[in-house]
Amino acid sequence: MGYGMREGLSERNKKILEAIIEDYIVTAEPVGSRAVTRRHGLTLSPATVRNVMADLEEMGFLTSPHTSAGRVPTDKAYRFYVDSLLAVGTIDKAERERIRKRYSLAGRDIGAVLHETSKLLSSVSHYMGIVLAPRFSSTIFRHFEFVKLSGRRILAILVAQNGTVQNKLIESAEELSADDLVRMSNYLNELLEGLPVSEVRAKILAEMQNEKVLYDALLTRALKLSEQTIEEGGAQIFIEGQTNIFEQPEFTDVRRMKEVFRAFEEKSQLIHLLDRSLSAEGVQIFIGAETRLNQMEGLSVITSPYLSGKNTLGVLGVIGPTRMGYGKVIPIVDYTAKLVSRLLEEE
Amino acid sequence: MGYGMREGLSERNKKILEAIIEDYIVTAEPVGSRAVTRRHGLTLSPATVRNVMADLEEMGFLTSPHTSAGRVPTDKAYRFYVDSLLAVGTIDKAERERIRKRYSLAGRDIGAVLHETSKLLSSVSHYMGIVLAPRFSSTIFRHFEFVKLSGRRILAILVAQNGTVQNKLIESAEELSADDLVRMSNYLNELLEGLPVSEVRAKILAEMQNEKVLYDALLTRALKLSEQTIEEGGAQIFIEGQTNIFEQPEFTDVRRMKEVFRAFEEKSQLIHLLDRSLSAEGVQIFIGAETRLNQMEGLSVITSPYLSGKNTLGVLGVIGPTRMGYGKVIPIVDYTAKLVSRLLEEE
DNA sequence: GTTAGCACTCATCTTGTCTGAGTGCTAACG
DNA sequence: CGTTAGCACTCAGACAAGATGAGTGCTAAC
Repeated sequence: MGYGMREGLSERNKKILEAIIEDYIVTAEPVGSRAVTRRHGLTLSPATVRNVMADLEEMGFLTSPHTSAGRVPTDKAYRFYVDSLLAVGTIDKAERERIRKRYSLAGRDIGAVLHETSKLLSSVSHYMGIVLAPRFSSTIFRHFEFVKLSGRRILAILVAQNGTVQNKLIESAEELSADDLVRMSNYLNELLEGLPVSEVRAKILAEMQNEKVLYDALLTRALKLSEQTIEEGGAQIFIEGQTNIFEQPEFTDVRRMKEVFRAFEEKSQLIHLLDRSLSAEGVQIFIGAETRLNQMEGLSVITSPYLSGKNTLGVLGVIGPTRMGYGKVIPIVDYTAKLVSRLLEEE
Repeated sequence: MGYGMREGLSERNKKILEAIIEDYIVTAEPVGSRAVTRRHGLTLSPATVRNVMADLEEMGFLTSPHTSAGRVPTDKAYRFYVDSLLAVGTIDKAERERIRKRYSLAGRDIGAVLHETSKLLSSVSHYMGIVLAPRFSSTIFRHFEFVKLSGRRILAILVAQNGTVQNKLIESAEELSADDLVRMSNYLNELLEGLPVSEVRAKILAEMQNEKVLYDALLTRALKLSEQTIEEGGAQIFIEGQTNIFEQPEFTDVRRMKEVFRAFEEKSQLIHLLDRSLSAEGVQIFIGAETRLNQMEGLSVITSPYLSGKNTLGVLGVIGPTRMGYGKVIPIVDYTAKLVSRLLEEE
């Protein structure tokens, strides 16, 4: 028996485990010893396979839902599969073309691109597509503008280098003329030119201490207003293709379905998860419990950050059942991330 | 028998129909003749009620899922109920207070207000909350701004009177200096001052024919760019509380659930429905098939437009099962619409 | 017109049986 | 000694047969 080797399995055991996982991925049914020999061209008898399966169960790679059902891979099995067994395919040309085409339509607007991306990820993978939009603070300051709407109501608009816009309605303490507003904008634009947005707030606070400014009421006001504007908005996230999850047989049960949906309605946890892979490099995979979200039981997340030049902007990916076609999805996510990065590069 | 009166039912029949509907609204179970007498203090025997029920079924107000089940109200019954039987309650003070409080938190930003509104409608009604954001074209032009991002990439920002912002990335044919951009903005702002956004495009096209402008390359360019910016974006819609629908017993079935969700993933139809009630005055109710969307079978929509001054801006409402607490939901929608209108009034 | 009574219907629940896929163990085999 | 055939065993799921009971429509009496 494979007990000699603490770590790692014998070649044969790997083959069998792989066969089981791949069978399960396509059938979604517990796979029995017979099925393994039949469908995967192994020259072993079911009895032998059964012995191996018992071992694999012992080691935590398989479980059986009940005595007379076949075995089902555990999270641990998928992890092993992804790490050691899976030959990540390359995305085929037709598919690649299909993805590329989708982008020619969407304008160059970053929001549109990201939204389209999540739809695309969903439709190409047949699972759910997710895109975490860049944090505003991760961009470079470009332009400040105050627009007077009426009386003391002012709309402050903050534009970042990458074309993202953040705006906020503020009520100023007293009425300001259009001229004042222009001067305020000019002043701020000069002051903040080229600064990372994350540092803008600090700069403003520092400037407030500046003596010269203290004597100029208008500038002080400008700083105050701008400070109100800069405010970390909650990260934006695009989720598309939720209904695809319904097609998965393991979520046919109403209770499970509810759970999953509840999880996605409360987006903050999901955002937190994506945040974790923001700093990673390349494709990351979270299998079932690895997401550390318990409503995500039975679901895996495949993500990749996308960047512009050297700056990581956000994360995109696919959420599907743990029983997912990793071999196909991984290259899709990878390719899409690179494509998006390329699209946003020039900015 | 009530056959003498072609239109309208006898007082007694109305009472019975009402009892059935109200019973069904709370139990979600087909209601039988016995239940009607027992639970609704009618001094009639079940046998009599049965006769009446048979008549009501004949008239299309009731159906029975099968011979030995009770009766279930049809869309027609709900329609009658809403039109003739229902005493629309007033929203109670505590609830009103609860709603009001929610708004004190959300800033004054129109987007935030609307998003919060849909959440609120969902949580107060226990069904789904929907809000159709104002069409950009329904607002008044306020300000145009071009921000140069890099090289020929320009971000055009269009601000409306109500603080809504629409922006678009455009690639200009040749590089423009920051100065040029400022002059272009100024020119457009003067030109378009106070115009309804819906007329902006026409104005721009007209101006393009203007001789004076034809000789000024910069102005021509400005018009071209601005024209690219004005583009009816798809209406924005906020939907919240989708999982509430899952709690409804009649949607416990997986097939139904899928259907409903599919309907909401494709938002365009829903938008179309809401558009229809945009021009209506006050609360509107669409019951089941009246929505003219077949995926909406078994669902009702209660809407009310919200306005600013005299201008209808958008629509908000609640989607729930036809078997919904109309008496409670109607005043909620009504009150919320008025409240939102008030909040947006000053703009 | 109303009601009691009654035969009837039919979804749903319960129970029991059967089937078949799949297992673990043991003993024989190469 | 690893591999395999054989066999008894388990158990979910399908199916059929009652039993239950909620509810009906009809008829005849009040």
